[in-house]
Amino acid sequence: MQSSFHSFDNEYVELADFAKAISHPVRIQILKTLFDKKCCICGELVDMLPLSQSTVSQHLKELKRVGLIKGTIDGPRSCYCIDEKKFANVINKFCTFFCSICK
Amino acid sequence: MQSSFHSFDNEYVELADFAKAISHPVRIQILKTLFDKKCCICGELVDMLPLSQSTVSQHLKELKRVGLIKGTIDGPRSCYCIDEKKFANVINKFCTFFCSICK
DNA sequence: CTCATTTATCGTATATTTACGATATACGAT
DNA sequence: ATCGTATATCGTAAATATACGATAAATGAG
Repeated sequence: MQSSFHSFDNEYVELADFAKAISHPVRIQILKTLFDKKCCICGELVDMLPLSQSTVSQHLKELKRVGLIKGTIDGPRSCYCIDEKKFANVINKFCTFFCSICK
Repeated sequence: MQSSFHSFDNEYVELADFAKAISHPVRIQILKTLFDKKCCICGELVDMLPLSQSTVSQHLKELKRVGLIKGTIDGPRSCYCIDEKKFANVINKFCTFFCSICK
């Protein structure tokens, strides 16, 4: 409904999209876990979280959509890890923007 | 980690809620504007944005909900400004969390 | 007091998000 | 080839978000 005909500054759209990706506690928890463990198969995350397998898969998809994580196929499993380069880049943009405006 | 129904670590809930508050380009633009101008009456923001008065008011309410901005009544007008202390605090928490996990 | 101005809130339509179970797919093992 | 395991995707229900116009409330001006 929104930005197809309302157009906002690209930088703001990008920042908002990143914020949306991390606007759910489960997704923050997933990111934290992936940092702690370096890498997780989907099933480990499902076991850890109070959500169904399909829901966890959906959250992983959202994190993948914005590039914060990447998944690689490992036999019948999917192994997820942080896309460190992309992640650092996004966090940096974010902190630069907000820390600069609050000096 | 959290076994009860849909309850997540409080820190994650708080971070996610902040992220949700800034997960719309208009709300980021409002924050930026309030920083640049120090203070804005509601009408200035409405004039600046491609949205109706009621919609802008709704976005302001969301930013107020998480404490990033505060509004004071000025005659028949509402003057909005960043709640600098709260803002710095939230940004700091956010950057600490994410920068620490990405080292 | 009445009128115009400003803004918050209400009602509502539509889109998106979140959750689940069911199913499809892909792979390894037998 | 068949079976079991792991995961992505589909279909869908319920909740939330986003947008608008209409209206209410508050104030200042005349």
